[in-house]
Amino acid sequence: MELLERTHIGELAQHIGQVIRIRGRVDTIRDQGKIIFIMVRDRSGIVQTVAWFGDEEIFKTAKTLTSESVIDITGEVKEAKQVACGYEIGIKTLNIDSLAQTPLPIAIEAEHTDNVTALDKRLDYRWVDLRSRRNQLMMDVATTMGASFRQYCVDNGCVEINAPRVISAASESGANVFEVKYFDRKAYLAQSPQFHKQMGIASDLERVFNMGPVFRAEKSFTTRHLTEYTSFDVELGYIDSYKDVCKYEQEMIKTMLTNVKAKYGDKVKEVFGIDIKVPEGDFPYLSVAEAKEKLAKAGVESKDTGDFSPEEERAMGEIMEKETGCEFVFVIDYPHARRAFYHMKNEENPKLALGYDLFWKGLEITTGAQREHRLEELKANATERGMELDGQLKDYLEYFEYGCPPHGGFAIGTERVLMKMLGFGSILETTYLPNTPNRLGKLLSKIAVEKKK
RNA sequence: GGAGUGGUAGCUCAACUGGUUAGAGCAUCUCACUGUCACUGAGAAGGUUGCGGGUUCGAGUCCCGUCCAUUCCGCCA
Repeated sequence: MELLERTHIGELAQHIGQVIRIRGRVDTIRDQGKIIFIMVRDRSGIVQTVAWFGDEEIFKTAKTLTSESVIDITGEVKEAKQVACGYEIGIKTLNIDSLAQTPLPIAIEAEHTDNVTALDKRLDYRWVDLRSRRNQLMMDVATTMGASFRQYCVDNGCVEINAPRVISAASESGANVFEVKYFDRKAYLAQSPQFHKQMGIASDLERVFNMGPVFRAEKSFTTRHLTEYTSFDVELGYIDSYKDVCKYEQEMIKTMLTNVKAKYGDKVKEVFGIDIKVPEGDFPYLSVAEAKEKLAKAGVESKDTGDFSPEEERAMGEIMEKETGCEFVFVIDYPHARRAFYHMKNEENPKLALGYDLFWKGLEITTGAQREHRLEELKANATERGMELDGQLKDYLEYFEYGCPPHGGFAIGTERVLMKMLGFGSILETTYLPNTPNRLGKLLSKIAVEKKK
């Protein structure tokens, strides 16, 4: 018999009365003795299929099925008033593509279950874990988020670059880089595409963006840190102020949220219980000094006048949302000494940097700034911090020797954005296969061990 | 790097001041059931209580060591 083309389960309503073919996974089996109901799901939806004892071959095969097996069914889409969606599939052929072993090593997160497996174990079996409706939706939202950021940049005059991930010198402080062997010499995994995206400005690409992995060798045990994460970086030439950068990022985020809401808003509301809000108007600005005043008024303890503790960040998010109705806030006027040396100083008050952090619901999702493009000032900033101009910085400083436009940019931690958008408690959950100080390629080593047996 | 919490069945958790054979829900397996839809009913199987040592007549429980997980802080996106 000639095989039909596959129909996605979500489109079955348009095929009532027809014989179609579906391929997907066994969700639940309800065996009634002489009639078996098999719920089959694919990425587009779920449908009830029916096997009768009269169809001996089919019935025999159906009896051997296990939950989570992969099957291939042809059958007729029939109206059925007993079923919530109004139709079901009468099975005409049933093939098992892949039989799943039982029981499953973890519980797949679903409605009506309260024994959700611990995250650590779920990550060990991530390929099973990702089958849940919640995680499928998360992956869809993540895709739309990335595509929206990218498209916004393309639509606004940016060129996409792919800065090297393996580099010869540490791009930032130097303390938190992973060292790798590069033939017979040392190399490093990039902590940020910062220097190379600035090179794009010196190359007259005018506006550039870079989406890709960055690596941080920090033993951070929190719900918001990874050793490898995906950074969305933008650098804009010919700006007048770092506020041009803020505006650009603000519009980029609003566009992304609009797209996600249009495509998945209802589902996100249903599955995560979160109403995606697209902010109206501009995100508020708040100076560090003003923020500290507000925090003091609210009785939140502060140990540092130049930066915020996580507790302060959360409190600041709540205070600002109450005052302005906006979940986002640009925090500005940080002390220059506490920021990267390549941030431009504020001429009116050289102790302050022309940079910002963007917070969403109490979490830092971005650092941005106007960069120092004037070679002498840049050298002075570096020297001020005891950095060697002839050392690792030499290549970077050369970008400014043959003329470089004024510019500024920012970097977004995409997993953090996803975490806040969907209300996850940990960034590990929003990462396909998270790497942390304690978790590195565990999945792959597990497979290697099982093959040896 | 610092501080806290935890590790008991495939999964989620119980087990009082140390005391009989370490329990439950879900999942799994077997049987029954022709309309279920979180199917139902009956039954079964499933444990080196993370690992090593110690105290005790007796340790899941107390002590020491060790490994693992997790949360918070520091650092950052």
